[in-house]
This record gives sequence, structure tokens and C-alpha cells, in this order.
Amino acid sequence: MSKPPTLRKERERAVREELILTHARRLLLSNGFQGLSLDELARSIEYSKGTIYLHFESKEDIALAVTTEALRERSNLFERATRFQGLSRERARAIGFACCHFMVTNPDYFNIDMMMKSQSFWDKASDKQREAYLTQSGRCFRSLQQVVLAAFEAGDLPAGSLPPEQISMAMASVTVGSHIMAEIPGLKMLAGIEDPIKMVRNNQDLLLDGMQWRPLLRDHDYDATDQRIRAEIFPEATWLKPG
Amino acid sequence: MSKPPTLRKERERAVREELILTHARRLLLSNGFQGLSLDELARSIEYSKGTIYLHFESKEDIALAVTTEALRERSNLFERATRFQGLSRERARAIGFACCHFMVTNPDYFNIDMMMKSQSFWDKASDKQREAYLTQSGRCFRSLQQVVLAAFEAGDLPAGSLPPEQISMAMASVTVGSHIMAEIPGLKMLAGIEDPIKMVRNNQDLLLDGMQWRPLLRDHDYDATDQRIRAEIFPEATWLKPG
DNA sequence: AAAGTTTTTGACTCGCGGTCAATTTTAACG
DNA sequence: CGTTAAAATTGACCGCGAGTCAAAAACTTT
Repeated sequence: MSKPPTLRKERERAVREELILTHARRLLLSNGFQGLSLDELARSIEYSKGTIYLHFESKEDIALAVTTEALRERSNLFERATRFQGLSRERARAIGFACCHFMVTNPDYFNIDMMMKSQSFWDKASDKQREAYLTQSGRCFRSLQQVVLAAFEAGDLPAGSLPPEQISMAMASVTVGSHIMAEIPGLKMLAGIEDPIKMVRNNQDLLLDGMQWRPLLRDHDYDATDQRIRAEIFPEATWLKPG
Repeated sequence: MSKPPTLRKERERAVREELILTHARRLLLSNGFQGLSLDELARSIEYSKGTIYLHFESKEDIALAVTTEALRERSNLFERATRFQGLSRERARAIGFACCHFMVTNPDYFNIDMMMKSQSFWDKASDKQREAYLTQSGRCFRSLQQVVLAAFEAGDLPAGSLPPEQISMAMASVTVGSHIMAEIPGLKMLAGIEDPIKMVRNNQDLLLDGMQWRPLLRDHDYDATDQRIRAEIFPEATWLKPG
């Protein structure tokens, strides 16, 4: 009994799965979830529709997989951010920086991600994809939490004010909310928001000041911190104007 | 030429439209947007599917109309909140209170509302419904803005820190974001959030403190303010524990 | 009560997510 | 090689649901 080429088969399978996801991402971003047609996707990848279903349980499953891929990238950015050498609030700022960088790099990620939150959507995805998504979410949250805990240890956050989890949640909340508000076309006009990223970061600053996370915005040159973050951690972030 | 009964017809038409919306709301909340079937809706209202299309252009149009109805109610709450007699930050708190009250009263509103943000959805709605939605959004925003401007006039917000629109946007952002984060089942477990409303309000407080909106949280008894808000403006808000 | 007008209908189309029997490709063996 | 067994791939097919429109019903006018 010769060793069957199962390894090669597995590799080929993985390659094809990536092919599906690559094209699915493209179609998702250009047409949205509703507009993503599995017949079109099958045509794109030059395999039949049935083959797609050897990899994914449903259309929702595919979308969740695409989202998780992006989320994994995001987690990587967060982990890089936590490694910034500096004050605790500077490291928090590095995570905020990572958020914004991800936002710029994946401008349509949030639209898909928001859909995941609905129960009916979640239900139609496979356990495997759900688990993968939660794993990546956990990585993001843990990076944030790590920085918050370090801030308490350093005495940069007033002890006993709020539990660390709630501080992490507050930071995530303001970021998500700001991003959503920035995307609404009507309100952008109404409220005169010109730069979404600037709004997100302003709101993060306000929240962190509200928590008394030292040094407060007015007591430190965070523009200089941004330049260091970019130079030392995210040199690819060309959206940050130097100086 | 006798006056034809156009007025009666118009009234009947309006009644039927309301009938459609009432049943659509019920079905939307129980089955979600995907799960809303127009055949089922037609059966519910005891009219044919064709008749529904005399009132609305598409399924999306119906969902938008349902959302706008809720948003109108929300605007009413906001306008009532602005009438609270007190310090500027107390009035801001009254709006936050209104948000939470609306959240409790319409627990599934946000899920539908989030869908509206996607371009493909918005495109399929009629101009009429789009306009109505924006009108109500504007009312909400203006209530908030009014309170912010009053705060500047009273000197409760430091002049020159941020433009008033950005302050309003920040408040809206943190509220929306907190609500979304609170709804994620996995993270609720992960971060140990027990009471979503409490989280929303905590985050609002942190943001307002960060803006230096006086009196700061620690300098004032806002629990007492809440009791007054409930007593004077929202007696129907039974979710706020007294004392 | 007949003719004209408006309102209402539900059978129909069309496109899509999802399935599975049939077909093709690949591996196994003498 | 040729043959056969197993695995992989396919695309015709199904059911469902949004949206349409010719025909029927209801109503108004003369």
C-alpha cells in the first residue's frame, strides 16, 4: 500500500479555498452581501457551484470567512501595537492608531462586519467559521485588555474607578460608534465632518481623558507619539501626515 | 359635479398604510428583514401583494418606513428631553436618558436601523421614505445640538475646544457604539457586561467628562438628576430604579 | 342599467441559494 | 497497460420569494 497523495490534495484544497475567498471578497466589496451571487462566484473561480459547497455551508458562511480573514489581520495590527515602547496611554493610542490604519486599509470591512451581528446571519454560518471569528475577536480584545491592565499597574488609570473590562469595552464602543457615524453620508454633511479618521481619534481622546488616563491629552504631545508609532510600528501607514 | 369622496379615500388609504406598517413591524421584529415575506405580510393584512406595492416600492422601502416611524418616536423623546429645566449637562443627560428609554422600549430597532446604513439597502428605498428618514434624523440631531450650544453659552463647556457639531457627533457615536457592543452576545460574556443600559450611560459620562462638560460626574449628584428627569419628563420610564 | 373609471387581485416570471444523481477524474491493482 | 473501484466535480434541477401586470371586481357617472 503506497502512501496516497493526500498531502498534495489537502494543499490543493487549501489553495482553492483561498481562491474562493479572494474572489468572494472582491465580489462582496463591489456588490455587497445581497449582490453576491454564488453563480457569479462559481464563474469567477472557474469551478462549479457545487464545489463551493464542499468548502462552505452557505453564503453566510463565506461572508463570515471573508470577515474573519480581515479580522485576523486586525488582530495582528493590535498585537503589534501593544509592543510599542512607551507610556500606557501611548500604547493605548497605538491601538487606536492600529484601528484607524485598519479602517483605511479595509474601508468596507465594517459594513460586512455589522451584518454578522444579526442573529439570523450568525445562525446560518458553520460552527467552524463562528469559532474562528470568535477566536480573532478574542485576540483583539485581549490586546486591548493587556494595555488597560498595564495602565492600572503603572498607576496611569485611577484605581477603583471602573473595572478594566469596562474600560476596554468603552474604548471599543467609542471607536465602533465613531466609525459608524462617520460613514453615514447624510450626517457627514449635517455635522460638517470632513475627516472620519480625525473624528474617531478625537472621540477616543475625549473618552480617555474622561477616564483620567494619564497623561491627559493637554499634558502630553501626542502628535509626537503618533509620529513615533508610525516610525516604530506601522511604517506602512502613509495616511498619517508627518509633522 | 358633486364633490367625489376623495377625502374618504385618502383617509382609508392612510389607514391601510398604517395597517401594513403595523404588521410589517411585527413580522420584522419576529423574523428579521430576511425572514419578512411579502406573501405572509399580504396574508396578515388581508390584502393582496399587489396592494402592498401601491404603497411601497420594495421590501426595503417598507423596512425603512417602519424604522422611520420608530425614529419619529425617538425624536419626540429627544425634544421632550431638551425641555428639562436644569444645568446644561443635566439636559444632555436627559437626552442620554431618552436614548436609553427608547432602547428599552424598542429593543430591536437598532438591528433594523443598522441595515439602513448599507448603500444597497438605501438605494432600493423610495425618495419619499428616504426623505422622511432624514427629516427625523435631523430632528434628533438638532435636539442634541441645541443642548450643546446652550452649554457653550452657559460656559459649561470650554470655549474653543471643539466645534459644537463634533461634540454632538461624539455623543451620538459613543451611544451608538456602546449599544452595538452591548448587543454582541460573545463579548458580553467576555467582558462581563451585565447591564447594557448601565454601560451606555457610563460611557456617555466618561465622554462628557473628557469634554470637560461641567459639572463633572464627580462634582454633581447625577443620580438625583436622573430621578428628576424621570419624574418631570419621562414618568413612563419604569426601567430606572428609584433611589 | 349601461358605460366608463378606478381599485384590487393573484397567477406568473425571474433570479438565486442550495441539492444531488450523474459524470468525470483519479487512484489501485493485476 | 487495461480494468475497476473510489473520489472528486459538475450543472440541471428544486423551492422560495420579490416584484409585475393583465384581468377581474368594485365603484362612479350619465
